[in-house]
Formats: sequence, structure tokens, C-alpha cells
Amino acid sequence: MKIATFNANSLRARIDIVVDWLNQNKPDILCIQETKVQDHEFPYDQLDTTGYNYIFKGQKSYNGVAILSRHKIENASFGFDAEPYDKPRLARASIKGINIVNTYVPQGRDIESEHYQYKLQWFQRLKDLFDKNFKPADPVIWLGDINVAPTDIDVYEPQTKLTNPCFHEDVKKQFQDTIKWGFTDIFRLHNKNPEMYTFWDYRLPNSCKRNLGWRLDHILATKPLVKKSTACYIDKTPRLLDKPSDHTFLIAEFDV
DNA sequence: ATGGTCGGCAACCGA
Repeated sequence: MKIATFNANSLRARIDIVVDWLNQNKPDILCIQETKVQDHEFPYDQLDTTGYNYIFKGQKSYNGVAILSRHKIENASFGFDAEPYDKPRLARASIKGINIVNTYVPQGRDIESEHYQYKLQWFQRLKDLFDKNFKPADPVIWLGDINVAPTDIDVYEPQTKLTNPCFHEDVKKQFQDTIKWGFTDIFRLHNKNPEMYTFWDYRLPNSCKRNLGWRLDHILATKPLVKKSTACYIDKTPRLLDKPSDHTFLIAEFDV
């Protein structure tokens, strides 16, 4: 079972990249964030050429999530239980008995802003969602653009990022607290090297070539899947194109 | 010092 995540920063702008990548890599599941497309404008036609099943929820200009799968998608739902009309940043489904939780965690903007408090609360709501819907002994995958670099080796010049909403101590604590519910960072399980990133800021000149990046996209799994985890790696394909993306694909493989 | 470039969408916002 090959499961991947990708922040598309507009699915319509990168539909060709996504379709080509699906055809070449044939993941069982691809979770997408920042689709930036309303449901009635979703790029059905191109995606249908792949034969993948999919569920999605979007809005104009911002946010939006999708789950694509070669297998049957069951129990699809969006948002938190208590707030189904929240911004489209969370998609859930079960696929071949595996519970998938695809999240686009709010960025937070500034640690002094209310948006940062909203981000911190978002992790608590997510932990509640895990508590109410699953047990740590269930097979659960939590993945997506989580907008946190967990440790010093997950961002360039970490000492200069202490007041950044993706690296501030409070957000790192919230992320760890949510992980403690029962998850393992699957990328770190397989790779201990520093400076392995999934995001490079457009605004920094040659940020990818200079490897000035962040590890913000994550795949986490509960114990039954950790045991079956065989690999996790970053695919920089979207960075190598004429029109590069700021995020890359992150892929995890499981022996199930 | 707090820059820069994208995408959406038609003036700026969000990342």
C-alpha cells in the first residue's frame, strides 16, 4: 500500500502534474491540500482519465482538500464533527480498512495573531476527533500539510525561526501532544538525516537549490501500521518543472 | 534587515 500527500497550491494549476504523477507512480491513495477550487469547478475530466476514485471539498480561492484512491472510498466526511461547515481543511475516509485523515492545518500567520491561537486550537480539536472516532490500536493514517517543522533538523536556520508560527515552541508542543494520542512520524522512522524538506518558499531566491526549506508535510501512523511500514520518502518532481510547486510529494509504503 | 514569488482573481489576500 503506497500512500502519498501533496499540497497542490491550486489543483487546476497543477492538474497535469498530478495526473502524470498518478500514472507514473500509481499510489493506492493520494491526499491533496490547497485545491483552491469550488466543487463545481473541480477538474473531473482530467482526473477521470486516471481511473482513480475521489472525494473533495473546496471553496473559492482558498483551502480545499481531496482524497484520491485506486480502491473503494468509504465513510467519506469533511471537517470536524461539531463544525461541518468549517473551512474545507479536513477530509476523512476509510480505504481497505485503513482510516485516512487528510489535513491542511491553518498556517497561523503570526504568533501574536488570533490566527495562531486558532491553529493551536485546531490541533486540540483534531486530537478530540481522534479520541472520539478511533483507538490507537486501530489502523489510522494522519497526513497532509501540517504546517509544523517538528524539530531543529526540520528547518533551515532554526535559531532564526523561533517566532515563526510553524516553528514556535507552542505549536511544536501542540503537534507533539496530538502525536502522543498514538501516532508515529513515519518519515522519521525511516530517515534520521537533517535538512530533509518538503517545502521551499517561492520568495527566497533559489531556495530549493540552496536547500533552504521546511519539513511541513507529514505522514503519521498508528501502531498496527508502524509495524507494516517499509519506506517513506520525498519526491521532488514538482520542484523540477518549469513552473515549480512550493511543496513536494511525500510518500509512505506499507506492507498491507 | 522582516525582503522575495506564486495562485486566484481581478484589488489585494494568503502562504
